[in-house]
Formats: sequence, structure tokens, C-alpha cells
Amino acid sequence: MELALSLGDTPKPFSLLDHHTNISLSQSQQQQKMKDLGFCMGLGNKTNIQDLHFNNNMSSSKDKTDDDTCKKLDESKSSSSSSDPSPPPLQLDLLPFTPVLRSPPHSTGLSFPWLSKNVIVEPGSQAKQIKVHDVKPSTILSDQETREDSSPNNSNSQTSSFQMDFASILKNGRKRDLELAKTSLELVEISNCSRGMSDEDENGLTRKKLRLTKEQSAFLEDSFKEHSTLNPKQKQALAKQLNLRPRQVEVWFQNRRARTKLKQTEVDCEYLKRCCETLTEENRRLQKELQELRALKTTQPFYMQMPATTLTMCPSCERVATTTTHTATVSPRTQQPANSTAIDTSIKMSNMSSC
DNA sequence: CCCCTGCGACTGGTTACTTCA
DNA sequence: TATGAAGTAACCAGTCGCAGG
Repeated sequence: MELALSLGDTPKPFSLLDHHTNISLSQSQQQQKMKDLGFCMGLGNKTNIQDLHFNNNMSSSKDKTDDDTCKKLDESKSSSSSSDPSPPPLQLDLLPFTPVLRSPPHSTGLSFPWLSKNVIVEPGSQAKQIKVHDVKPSTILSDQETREDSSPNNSNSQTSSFQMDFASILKNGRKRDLELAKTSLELVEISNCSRGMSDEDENGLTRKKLRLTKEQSAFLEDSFKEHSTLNPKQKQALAKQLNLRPRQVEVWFQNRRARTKLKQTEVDCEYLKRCCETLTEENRRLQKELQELRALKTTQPFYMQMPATTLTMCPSCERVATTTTHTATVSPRTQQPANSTAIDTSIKMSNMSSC
């Protein structure tokens, strides 16, 4: 037993709900005027739901996951028998045709747990009039998460995902969201067999802190060592293998990258700190040496008459030739060398073809 | 009981890419 | 066909808050 979803301005967009056969939304149907957006849910068995096929032309490279889902649905469709003698499914025309969705328990319409508090559809209202309020941030999943939470392990988040999709669809009326909501709806009724259900209690109000098991963490660590980033397929595979939601895998890798970067930053900082200490020590030594030289200058005033030493380096062989000249320059006013150093030592880069 | 740390999860911003008018 | 707006996904930096030591 699963759910089907349709958007459109016709009261019965699901032909299969009348004939148990084919739910095929043509492209023209998808491109209906969204301002008159309606929302229709079909409740039927899986065979019927798998007949639900959406022509999605928005096939960007990043939509492979969704495309895969569509493929799986198509495969299931082809493998399933069209002559399934299942009981007729139930169709719910929610908006704006039949305002059956009401949160108060005493209302005449049907109520859904995921909409009981946050989304109220008022009778006769248009889709735009749906009120979304008191939504805890933790219960609102991003579009991305909605997409990725379409794993079989995510029945709890699927509720939130559907909640988000529902509001999003009604707000934006996008074809993509149509398909996303379809996927979410399809997965809502899958049994809660994973730890993902422990994220929230039965009231759906609190989110328990999830701790990955050692095995999961180790597996993720190994995967991270192989590649620090994941493509959608890898993410899906990892999530399936670890019985986690793809969003959890993605978050884990994001946090892991952040921690790796932080650790690397700490290492770099430590290295730079040591370099700084070394340079400080070197600077201190050179300063001390300079002071000694200056002291030597004051105690030995005739030092400037010492011959200057000229170092000449051969650019080819880098040999340094030392020549002693008597070209030490002394300032006539200060009786000090023109430069601040006591010994005029220069390295001349010259052509020394003779060496 | 309080504090600290680790970490899962979320939010807002940025960027690259795709689609469409 | 070129182009800009809009949408989307992925990523990152920062932060929150829970759980365990």
C-alpha cells in the first residue's frame, strides 16, 4: 500500500485511480498552470503506485539519483502485472478541490501526522493560503536533504521530507518537486526498520542525538581515506551499506573534511610557530653579533683602515673569489664607513669567464 | 552537578552548472 | 544563437546542542 501524488488543476489527475492501470502524466500535464495548482494524493497498492510515471525533462547531471529512482520505478512498472486484481485505490483530492485536510481532530477532513500541526489547509483555500508555522528548524529539511532522504532507511525523515516537499510544491509548483514529493510519498509507508527512526520520538518533537557506531565510523573513515568527497552514487551506496541516510553520509563527510582541515591548520600553525621561534632565535643571535661588532668598532677606532674585502662570485661555478683592496670608504664627517657595517663586504656577480 | 570536548546536524553564503525565456 | 535571470546542487564556514567523559 503506497501513496501517489499528482499536481494539476483537474479534480482527478490519476486515471489509474479509476482504472487501476496507468498513471501517466504527460509533459503537457506537468506544464499546467501552476498558479491553479492543485494537490491530489492517491492511496493504492504498490503496483498501482509504480505505474506512476513522471516525464521529467529536467535531467541535469546532478539529477542522476532522481533519474535512477525513476528508472527503478519504470523497471518495477515493466515487471509488474497490469492486470493486478487489487482493490481499487483511494484518491484524495486535497487542494483546492476538496479541502479534506484539517489539523483539528474534530474536523471532518482527514488529518495527517506530518501536517497536523505545521500545515493547515483551510477549506476552499488556494494552495498559496496554506499556513506553515511552528515548524521546528530541525524538522525542516532542505531540498537537498529531501532529495537524498529518499532512501528506504529514512521513513522518519521522509515524513519531514514530505512535509517540506508538500509546502515547496504548493509554493513553487515545480516539476522537480512533483517528482520529489512522489518519491517521498512512495517511501512514507516503508517500514521503520532502521536506526533513523530514533531521531525523533513518537511525537516527532524531539531529535535524539545520533551516534554512529564504531563500525559505521570505521567504514566511513576508510571511505574518506580513499576519497574525501563523494559523488551521489558513492553517497547512496555508502548510505545503503551503512544503513544510514545519504544526508547523514554527506554531513559526516562535510564534518570530516572540516575537521581534517582544522587539524591540518593546527599542524601548519605549529610548524609556523616553530619557524617563528627559530627565526626569532636567529634574529636574536644576529642582533647580538651586530652589537658586538658595534662595540668592537667603538673600542678599535682604526678598524676602518683595515682593507676591505671584496667577494666575487662566479655565476657559473659559484666559486667565491676573495680580493683584498684598499677601497674602504670613510665618511669624512663622521670618520665612519659609509655603510653601517664595519667591513665593506660585497659580493659581486660578475662574468668570470676565466674560472 | 558542572564543565569540557567530540561530533552530528543545521544554517547561511558562495560557486558552478543547467534551464529557459 | 547569445545572453541574462532563475533554479539547483554541492560545498564550506560557522554554529548549535546533545552525549559522554
